Amino acid sequence: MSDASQNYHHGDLRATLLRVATERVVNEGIDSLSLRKLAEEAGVSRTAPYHHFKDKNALLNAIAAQGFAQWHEKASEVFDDESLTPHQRFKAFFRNYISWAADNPQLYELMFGRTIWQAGNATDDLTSIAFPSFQFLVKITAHWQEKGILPENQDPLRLTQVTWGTMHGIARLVIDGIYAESSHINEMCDCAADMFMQAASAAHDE
Amino acid sequence: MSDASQNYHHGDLRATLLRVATERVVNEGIDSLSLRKLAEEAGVSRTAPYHHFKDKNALLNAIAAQGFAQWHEKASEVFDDESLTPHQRFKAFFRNYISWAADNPQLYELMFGRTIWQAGNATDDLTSIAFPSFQFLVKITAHWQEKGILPENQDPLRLTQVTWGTMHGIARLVIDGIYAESSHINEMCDCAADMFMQAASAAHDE
DNA sequence: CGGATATATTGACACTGTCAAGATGCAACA
DNA sequence: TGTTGCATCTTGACAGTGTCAATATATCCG
Repeated sequence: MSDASQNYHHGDLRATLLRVATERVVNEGIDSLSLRKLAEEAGVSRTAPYHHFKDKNALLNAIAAQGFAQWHEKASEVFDDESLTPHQRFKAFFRNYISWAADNPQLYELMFGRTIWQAGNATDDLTSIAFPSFQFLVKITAHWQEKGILPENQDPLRLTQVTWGTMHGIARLVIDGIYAESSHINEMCDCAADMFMQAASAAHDE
Repeated sequence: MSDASQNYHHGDLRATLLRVATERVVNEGIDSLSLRKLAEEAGVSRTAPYHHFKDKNALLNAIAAQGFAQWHEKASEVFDDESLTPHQRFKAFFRNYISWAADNPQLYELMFGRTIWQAGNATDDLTSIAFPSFQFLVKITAHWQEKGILPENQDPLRLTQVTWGTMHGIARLVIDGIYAESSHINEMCDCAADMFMQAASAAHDE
């Protein structure tokens, strides 16, 4: 209820930290995030953040959680775009996935990288928002199978792992600059999307 | 020429460091590698490693370079296995890629992750061994296109980015434990491989 | 033998995340 | 209106990190 600007009690520190930390990660990368610098930027002492986040890992999880919310919204939007035919929508979804990753490389790295998922660093808060995102991918894969855009003779989960794996892999090659340039995103996406759709038609003809 | 055990001059420090560091990375992960602990393990002082590696990044690059040599050899072996039909070989290559990654998760992470490739951390020594590995992937992709196992109506480089991206993505999902279990590796690989081969047959029939 | 050179050492610096103890302000309850 | 309790914030401290500079020692070559 206080004005909360330069008082002893900041008043809105948690939100401020999350905002500044996200900016930092997005602009400079995960490794550039220092809790001490962050506290300084927010105008509080070194250990103040610990009253709002258990440790650095918890803060990173919170940033990632925000990212998943944002990602899920954008992906749903593309999936629901009724101005496109199903086939167009599939291609658009593919392109959007890679483009989003390329536009938010550091955030993508955090959300889908080892920092969080390896060694059980994922918070309950994060999994409760990330898992629905993953299940969303399974749902839309099954939907495209019904529409005949993806092969119907495959287990939806398995197929999701393959289609999503493809998107994920291309995204990472692009982001990390490993033998793939961001200027070729559209070609790569279309090549991959065509592949899946061709496979679907082949399976259908049998 | 000296016996080199507990003398002032270690005698074989570079090789020892590389060996111990690789063990450490493979067993405990990239982040667990500390130059100071490493020096201690090797029985030398903190800064001794700096006479053999410019900095920590150079050491990581050297470890990755070894990994690429190892990887390239194994991949070539599978690709050259004449006891298998071309189709079987394609599937085997796919399975081997993911299995190798799953068996050497930390090394794979180092070789194909942001630590090295992001922000231009890659050494000349590393690129000189990694690039041929990448080009090897393009070569075999083109080969499979000729054999009709992969669609012929695609640019080899683009198609490589897609097939390799698929392997890479699945490998990362498995390694990082993101909605994919290592016990399902074979199913995922076969699902993916079938997809590509079906697409090839569809493109051929047109 | 003697000097250059490669190699190893100690000291120091600026960072990092995080814990423990104490200070401060607010809010609710007597 | 106190006073007590709790959330919040602070300073102090510790162990750890990568890396530079200056110094010492061993080895090799002329």
